[in-house]
Amino acid sequence: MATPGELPRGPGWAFEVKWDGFRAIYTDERYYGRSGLQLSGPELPDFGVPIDGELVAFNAKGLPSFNAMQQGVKPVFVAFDVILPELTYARRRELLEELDLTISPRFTDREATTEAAKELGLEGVMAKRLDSFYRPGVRSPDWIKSKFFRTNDFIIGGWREGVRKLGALLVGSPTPQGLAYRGRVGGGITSATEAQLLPVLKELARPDSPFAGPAEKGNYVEPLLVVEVRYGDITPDKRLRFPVFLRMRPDKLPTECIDES
DNA sequence: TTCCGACAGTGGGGTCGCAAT
DNA sequence: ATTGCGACCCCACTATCGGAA
Repeated sequence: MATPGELPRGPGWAFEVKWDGFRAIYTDERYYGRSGLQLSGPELPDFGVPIDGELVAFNAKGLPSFNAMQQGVKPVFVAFDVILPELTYARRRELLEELDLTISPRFTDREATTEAAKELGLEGVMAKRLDSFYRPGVRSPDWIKSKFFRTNDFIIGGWREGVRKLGALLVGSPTPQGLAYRGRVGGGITSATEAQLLPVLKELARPDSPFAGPAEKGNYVEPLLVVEVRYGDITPDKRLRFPVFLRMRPDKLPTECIDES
């Protein structure tokens, strides 16, 4: 498993594209997910060694797409490692590249890899230390993942209770048709922000949804507060994927929010 | 004594299947 | 027939606790 962080510089590192699919280990002609459960994937011969990789679906443009995966497109198994804990990454890659299967290409130029990955709209870049060993199940600093994130300002239209009193915010973007629902934001809310924000939300409470069109059930508020959210992507349903609360933007008006979907 | 890493717990989108409404 | 829940897949983050420094 990789540690999130900034990509390291200098020699001794190889760079790979971050594949957005299901992580899987291929062994004995079967695929296994991270929880050990069996996954379905393309039929391949037995290579005699467990292979680490990702089941990746490609969209009509030929680009890797998690959405395509979820819509049932048959995935390709993209291999990036062989599981031989006594060998270094460099040595393992040599063995892997002799096998007849789809292999995740590796690069040496940090900037070029990052630029190309961004250009293609991929999820991020992985850096792997050449002289590191395969360590199953642990989050290792020998593998670094750097993801491309986006941030935007959204209007708070309500909130949901969970285990916390402020479980998640319901957020939206202004559109010509009104306030469009964009999803829930629960990650990144600390007990401090909860204590600070909840009284304000209760002040602004209203019985009906401020969203135009379908939206999550919850406690609704007047759409006056602006929040900055970091997210990984926007789904086909125009919901935020991997949303994280960053901070309130009391300096911004709802009318200043821009719909990026 | 302080700091850090591992872990459990809480939150997200989406899918599926099942059960209650 | 609709709705809600929990189990999966993909995750990010917070809070806590024990061991290392």
